[in-house]
Amino acid sequence: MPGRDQEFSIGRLSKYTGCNVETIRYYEKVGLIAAPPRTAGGHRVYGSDHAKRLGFIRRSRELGFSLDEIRALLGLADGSEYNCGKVKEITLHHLQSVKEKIRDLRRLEQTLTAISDECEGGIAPRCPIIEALYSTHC
Amino acid sequence: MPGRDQEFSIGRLSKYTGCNVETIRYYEKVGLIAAPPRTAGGHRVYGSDHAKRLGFIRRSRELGFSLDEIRALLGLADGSEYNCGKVKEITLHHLQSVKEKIRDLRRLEQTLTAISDECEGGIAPRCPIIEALYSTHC
DNA sequence: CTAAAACCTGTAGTAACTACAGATTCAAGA
DNA sequence: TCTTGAATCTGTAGTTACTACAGGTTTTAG
Repeated sequence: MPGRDQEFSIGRLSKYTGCNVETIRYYEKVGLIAAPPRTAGGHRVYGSDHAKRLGFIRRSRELGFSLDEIRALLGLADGSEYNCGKVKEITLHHLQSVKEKIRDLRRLEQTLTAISDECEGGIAPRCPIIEALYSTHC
Repeated sequence: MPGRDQEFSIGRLSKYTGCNVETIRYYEKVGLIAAPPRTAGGHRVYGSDHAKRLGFIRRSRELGFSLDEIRALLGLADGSEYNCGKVKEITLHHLQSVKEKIRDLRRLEQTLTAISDECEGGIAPRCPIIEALYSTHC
């Protein structure tokens, strides 16, 4: 198991978490992670707590949460007892918007498939795709 | 049928096409639509050709084409004979990326559903969602 | 000890708009 | 004709979540 007092330069943390260096600095700037201690020369030194938090952020981003949502989740996670209800609320809200996006994209897929099926390609005096795009309504 | 010499103020064009006023000016700035003639006082005056083109842009945006893709489509549509093959290529490429997005979102939906199903809500000493977000891998 | 790699800050760019501020012009009613 | 309120004008800054420099300093490996 990895020691809990491990130290990371920003580059090592980047490799460890998969966030890139600029992104880590960006997260510090916008207040998602705390400013870490520095070396005498001014280089950031992170501990395993930072790594854990950054992992959380990264995983949440992969699941499509916005930084604001992640901020809220982290705020809840930081509390002494988790407010599970709130966490679930944020998650379900996000899930809802994912479902909506899927619905929209499905409709899009159908329309795009339909209009491109009409087109035979090549050079033609008229193109059904262009005409479909010019026509006012679906 | 609507007269082909109709004139539109930017506000009327906005209502007619569903693009809002700032967006129309923005499209002019980035070169998607031509700068229209002006009144003596400097207000834009659009014709039905502008309305048609803006309708094309709007419909393409609804179908998720990027402005760069739309620029390309318009370039092709402007040609004396449509290069149907090119148009189809752009469309199929876009369709492909829509399909990919759907796949990604479906995976997301599953994961989010799974982790939120674990959670009973309320105030608890530990929250399965938070724990899932902290855990390193899927 | 030296040279290259890593790191630092700060700014600007990305996509596709939206939202002002502050000034001018237009349209309709009295 | 005058007035007033709505519409329009230009230009800039803000949005999201980063990424990409430039120009300088520090660290580290040989």
